[in-house]
Amino acid sequence: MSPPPVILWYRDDLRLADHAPLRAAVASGAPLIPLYIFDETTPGKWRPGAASRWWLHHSLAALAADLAGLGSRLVIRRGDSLEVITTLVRQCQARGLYFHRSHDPAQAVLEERLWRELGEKLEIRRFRGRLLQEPEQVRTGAGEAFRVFTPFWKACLRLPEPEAPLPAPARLAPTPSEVTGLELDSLQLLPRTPDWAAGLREQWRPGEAGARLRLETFCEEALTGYAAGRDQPGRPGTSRHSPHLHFGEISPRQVWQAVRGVQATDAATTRGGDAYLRELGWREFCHHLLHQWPQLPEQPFNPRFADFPWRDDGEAFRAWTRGQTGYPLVDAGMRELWHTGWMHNRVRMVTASFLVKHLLVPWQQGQDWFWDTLVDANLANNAGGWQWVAGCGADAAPYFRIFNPVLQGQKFDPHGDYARRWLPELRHLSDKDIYAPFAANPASLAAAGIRLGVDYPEPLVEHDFARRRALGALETLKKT
DNA sequence: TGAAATGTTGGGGCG
DNA sequence: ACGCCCCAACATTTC
Repeated sequence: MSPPPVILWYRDDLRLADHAPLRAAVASGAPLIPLYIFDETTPGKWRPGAASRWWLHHSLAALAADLAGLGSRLVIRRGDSLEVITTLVRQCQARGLYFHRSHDPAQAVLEERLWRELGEKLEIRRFRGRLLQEPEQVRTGAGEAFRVFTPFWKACLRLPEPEAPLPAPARLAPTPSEVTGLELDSLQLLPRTPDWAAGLREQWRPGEAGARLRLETFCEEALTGYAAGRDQPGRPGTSRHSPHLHFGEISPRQVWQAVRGVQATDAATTRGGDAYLRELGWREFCHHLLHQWPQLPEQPFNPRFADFPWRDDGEAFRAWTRGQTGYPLVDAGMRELWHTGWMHNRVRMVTASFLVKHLLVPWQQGQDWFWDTLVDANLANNAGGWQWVAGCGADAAPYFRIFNPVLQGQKFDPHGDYARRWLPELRHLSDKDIYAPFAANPASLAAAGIRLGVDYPEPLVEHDFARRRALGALETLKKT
């Protein structure tokens, strides 16, 4: 029997570098058991969706290979997290359990139960590392949580800069051979019949190495033009860090340092870097919000919206999910999502706005769809984003800000590159018509080979009508 | 991290 | 030459 080991409990922090629990486990000198629990008993409906499961499979495979390269071994088990940990602690006589703090409310409850039930038996150590700042550190003058983003972010920037990331360990103590785990394949995370993941494989490289490569490329190529480039869905101007950050293949602290490192280059890079770090700020804001208000994915943050007159329209919702609304920017976005597991942020706002305001479908339905189809699906960001769009969130877009999907397309993709990539049936339309095929004259449509209602749908609703209807729905809230 | 409606201004065509 | 009108361009307000 080997000496008592330390269990390193992996959740959404699937990396070796900048990993405080891992560093501490190495420093302890004890045998190491890196553990991942596939827990489908998590309360609530928020288990990984189909796209997330695909990513998780590959991220775990990458982590297992990286650990093996350092002489360790990833142990995979499945079931209720508390039971699995309790069983493993008993089996291997563990002396310690180390992990990163999670801000997901259900996980936070689980962490408290661990202390209560196992705290006497072994050393439980919880580390910071999922966020740049902990919720307790960012408070208003009155000691409250911020409800508005800009003062929140200013307060974050006044705090001491995040410390330098920790290096990855060079070698790990071997995992006791008597500790057994499941084969990754037995979790059945990958889609089978049909295998719809071809577009995902083409687009992504899950795992820590892929994450680091993405960060380096982004800092070298896109940061300088980020302030404007991030808004153009037809160009590769965004970081695409979201799934890597969600699974913790890279830490926000590593991102912070990489951006700060190149910012001094010139004024444009400084500006782009600030704009990008601000996006990290929204991630922080959403996580803090969810941590302090666990109902965020279920209930409107602004209680006035409890009585909002949503419509029950399964047919419209289905058309939206399939990219068949008749508005090219909306449809291109929904098809990009379906094909790649990701959608450009500008287009997320427009598609979400269309569902909630043009169709008056409850934001929770859109949230569910994104949850299932996004590789970066994240409880805090997804809920925060949808509530922001719906107008019922913290620091939300005022309800009466209604995106015009035609103007948004013309403004942010003036040459129609994005539309043509995802809507090949429209590719012969002119730049002028491509975001409003329903307004094109019959000769132009015929010349482009398009029969409206046959090759491409008629608009699901007319914009001006939908806009007035949404504003009318807002009126009903004022009266209550 | 809007858009539409409404208001204002100023240049140029033209009687 | 002058004033009127038109309207594009821009600014402000409203939803």
